[in-house]
Amino acid sequence: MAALTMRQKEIIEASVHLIAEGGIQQLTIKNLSRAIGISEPALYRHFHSKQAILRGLLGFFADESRTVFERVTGSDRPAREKLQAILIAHFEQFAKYPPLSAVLFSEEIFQNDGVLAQKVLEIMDTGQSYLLKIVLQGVTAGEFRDDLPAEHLVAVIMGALRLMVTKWRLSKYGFDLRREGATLWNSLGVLVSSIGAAGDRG
Amino acid sequence: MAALTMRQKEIIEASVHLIAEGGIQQLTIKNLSRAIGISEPALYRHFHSKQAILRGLLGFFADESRTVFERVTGSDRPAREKLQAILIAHFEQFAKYPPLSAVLFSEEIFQNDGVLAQKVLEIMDTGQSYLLKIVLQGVTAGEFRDDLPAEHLVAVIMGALRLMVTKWRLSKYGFDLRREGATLWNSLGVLVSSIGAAGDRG
Amino acid sequence: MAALTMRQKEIIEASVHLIAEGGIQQLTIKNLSRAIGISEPALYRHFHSKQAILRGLLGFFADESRTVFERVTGSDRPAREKLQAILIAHFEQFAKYPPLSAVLFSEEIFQNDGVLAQKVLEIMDTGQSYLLKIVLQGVTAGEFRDDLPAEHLVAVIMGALRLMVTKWRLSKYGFDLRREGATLWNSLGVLVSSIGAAGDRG
Amino acid sequence: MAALTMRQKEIIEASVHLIAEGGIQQLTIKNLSRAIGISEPALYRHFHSKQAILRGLLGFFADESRTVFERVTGSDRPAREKLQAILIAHFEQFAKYPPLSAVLFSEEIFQNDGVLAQKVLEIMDTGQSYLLKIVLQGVTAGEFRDDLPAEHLVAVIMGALRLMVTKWRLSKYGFDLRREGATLWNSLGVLVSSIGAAGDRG
DNA sequence: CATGAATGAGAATTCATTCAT
DNA sequence: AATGAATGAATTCTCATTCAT
Repeated sequence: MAALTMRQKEIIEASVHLIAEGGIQQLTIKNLSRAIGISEPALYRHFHSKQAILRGLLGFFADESRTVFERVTGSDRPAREKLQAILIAHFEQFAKYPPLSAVLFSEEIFQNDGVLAQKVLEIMDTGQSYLLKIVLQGVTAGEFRDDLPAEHLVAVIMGALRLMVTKWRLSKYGFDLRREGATLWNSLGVLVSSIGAAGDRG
Repeated sequence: MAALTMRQKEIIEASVHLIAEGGIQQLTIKNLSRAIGISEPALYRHFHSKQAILRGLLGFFADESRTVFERVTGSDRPAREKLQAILIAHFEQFAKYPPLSAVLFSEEIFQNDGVLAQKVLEIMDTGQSYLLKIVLQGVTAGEFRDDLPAEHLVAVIMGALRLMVTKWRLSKYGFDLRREGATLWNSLGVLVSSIGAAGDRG
Repeated sequence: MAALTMRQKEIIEASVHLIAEGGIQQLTIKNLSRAIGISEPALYRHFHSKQAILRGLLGFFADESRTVFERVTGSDRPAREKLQAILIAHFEQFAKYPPLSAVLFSEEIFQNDGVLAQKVLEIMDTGQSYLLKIVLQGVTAGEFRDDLPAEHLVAVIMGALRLMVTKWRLSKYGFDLRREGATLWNSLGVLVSSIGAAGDRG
Repeated sequence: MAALTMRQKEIIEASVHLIAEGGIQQLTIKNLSRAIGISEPALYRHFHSKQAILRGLLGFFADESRTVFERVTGSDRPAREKLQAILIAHFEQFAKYPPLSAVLFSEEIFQNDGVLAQKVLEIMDTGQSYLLKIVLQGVTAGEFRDDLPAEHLVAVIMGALRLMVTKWRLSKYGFDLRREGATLWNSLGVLVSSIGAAGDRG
C-alpha cells in the first residue's frame, strides 16, 4: 500500500478514463500506454501487472471514499446534516470527475477477478456502515424516523444515490448532477425524517 | 424480433450463466460453445455474431420485463397492491433464476457497444415509466404521499430494489432474497404511503 | 496418449528440426508455424500449448525408443547380438534422422519444466534398464565379463554411445556415424566380453 | 581475456546457479541482476552484453579445466595414476560445486550462438586430447591394453564420466558422486588395463 | 445442422538493451 | 559504479469469425 508515484497516479487516472469511455474491455495495456504516451512495456515499471493497476485503482478510491466519510462522520453535527454533507460531497465528487462514476458503482467490472471483486465489496460495505452509523445516530437523536429498520433507510439512501449516478452516466452526463442530486436529497431528507412518520402525532 | 428457436434460447441461457459466473469477459464463443456442447462455428448458425447473441439476450429480457409490468399494470387494483406485486414478482424472478441478476442491473456490461447500451437504457427506462405510472395513480388516489416528486419515489423504490439485488448477487446469493425483499417492501410501502406524510393530518 | 494426427506428427517433426538447428530457444510458436506454413493460432488446434507439443514430442520418442528395445530384447539371441543390434539400430536411427540427436540426449533442454524433465528422465531410465537386462543375460550366459558390476558395463556402453552421437551432432554430422558407430561397437564388444577378462584364463 | 574482476566472477557464478536451477532460459538479465542484488543496467558495466557473460563463463571454465589437466599431465607418474587423478579431480570439482555440472556437459545450452558453441567444442576437444595423450602414454608403457584404438578407450572413459555426472545432476545430486565416481573409476581402470586384454597371455 | 481447420487482430507479458542522471 | 525510466522486438496465447466439407 505504498504511496503512489506520479506515474502510478497518471496510470490510474488514464485507466478510469478508459473504463468510463468503453467499459473494462477498453482497458488494455495498449490503450493505456497510448493514452499516457509511453510504450507498453514501460507500464510494467510502474505496475507489475494489469491486475496490479486495477488493485491500485480500487485501493486509491477506497481511500478517497473513506476520507470523505471520515471527514463528515468525525464532526458532531446532527445526523441530518451529516447525511446531507455526504450526499452532496458524493455528487460533487462525481460532477467534478465524471469517469469515477463508471468505476465506483460498477461492481460487475471486477467480477472477473476474485481479489478485485473482494475489494469492490469492501468499498461498498464501508460506505454502507458509515451510513448506518449516521442513520442510527439520527434515529437515537429523534431526528430520523424509528418506525422502520435503519438498514432499510440506508438501503433507500444508497440505492437512490447509486441509481441517480448510474442514470447520469448512462445519459452521458446529460443533466446537472449537482442540482438533481440536491433535490433528491430534499426528498430523501423528508423520507427519513421523523416528522410525520407513523407514530408521530406531534 | 422473430421468436427465438430452442437453440437460440439455449444459447441465451448459457450466455447469462457465463456472464453470471465470471462477468462479460467469460462470455466468449469458445466458452459458450463448450457450455452448450456444440462446435464454435455451429453457434453462427443460430446467431450471426456475438453481438447478435447479446442483442437477443437483451431483447428477450426486455420482453420478459415488459410482460411482468404489463400483467400487473393492466389490472385495476390499488397502486399499493400493484407496486407490491411488481416488487415481489421481481424478487421472485431473480430468486428463481439467479444468473439473471448479473445481467439485468449491470449496465456496464454493455457499455462497449452502442446498440446494446441503447437497449439496456430502454429496459431501464421502461421499468421506470411503468413504476411512475403506478406511483402517479397512487398519488392521485391519495394512497401515496404527494409531498414529494413522484420521480423521487420511483427513484427510491427502484434504487432500493436494485441495491438489494446487487448485494444479493455479490454475496453469491447468500441470503434469502424473497424474504429480505418482502421486508424491504414493507418499509418501502410505509415510506411512500400518504399516511403520516407531511401535510397529512388526517 | 491418443494416437497422433498427421498434423501433430508434422508439428513434432518441425519442432525437432528447429531444436536441432538452434536449440530450444529457436522453438517458438512463430518459427514453428512458419516452418509448417500455417498461422500461429492454427497450431493451437493441434496442441493446446507449447508445453503440450514438447510433451507430445517426448512421448513420441519414448514410444519409438521403447519399440526398438522391445523388438531386440524380445528375441532369444545371445546377449552380444542383442547389444550389437541395439547399438546399430540407434546409430541407424540417428543417421537416418539426424535432428533426433539434438533432442534425445539433451536433457538440459527440458530442465525448464518439471513435467518434461520427468519424461526425459524416464526415457533415459528405460534405455538403461533394457541395457542392464541384456548385460545381465550376457553375464549369466558367460558371454560378458563378470568381474565388473553390470551397471558399470551399461554405463560404459551408454556413455560411449551418447558421447559419440553428441560429437557427431556438434561436428554438424561431419562424419559417418554408421561406420564410426560400428567400429565403436567392435571395441565395446571386446571390452565387455568375458574372453580375456580378469579371471579368465581359459 | 583480461583477468576477471570480483564483480565479473560474481556474475558468472550467479549465472551458473541460474542455469543449474532452471536451464539457460532462466538466465535472464533480470534474474541475474536480482540474484546479485544490483540493477539491470549495472550489469552492463561489467559485461557489455549477455553473450559476453556467457563467453566469460565458458572462458573461465575452460581455463579451470585446462588447469586441472595441466597439473596432472605435467607430472611423470604412470598413466594409470594420471587417469585416476583426473577422474577423481573432476568428481571432486563437481561435488564441491554442483551447479557446474549443469554447464560443463551441456553443449546444447550454447547451441544458439555460434561463438559460444565453438567455445564449448574447444573445451570438449581439449579434455579429449589431454585424455588421449595419457592413454597413449599408458598404451606405450604397456599399462593399458593395445588391442583397441586409444580413441575408443578415451570415448569410454569420457562417456562414462559424463553419463554419471549427468545422472547425478538429473537426480538432483541425489547420490554421493565422489563415492560412485571412485567405484566407477575402479571399473574403468580394469577395462583399460592391459592385464587380461586379448593378446595378453602373460 | 454441424464440424475441423484455419486466420488476422490483438491480448498480456518478457526480453536484452539504452540513456539521462 | 549505479540507477530509474524507457523501448523495440518478441513471447505465448485468445478472440471472433470464415470456409470447405
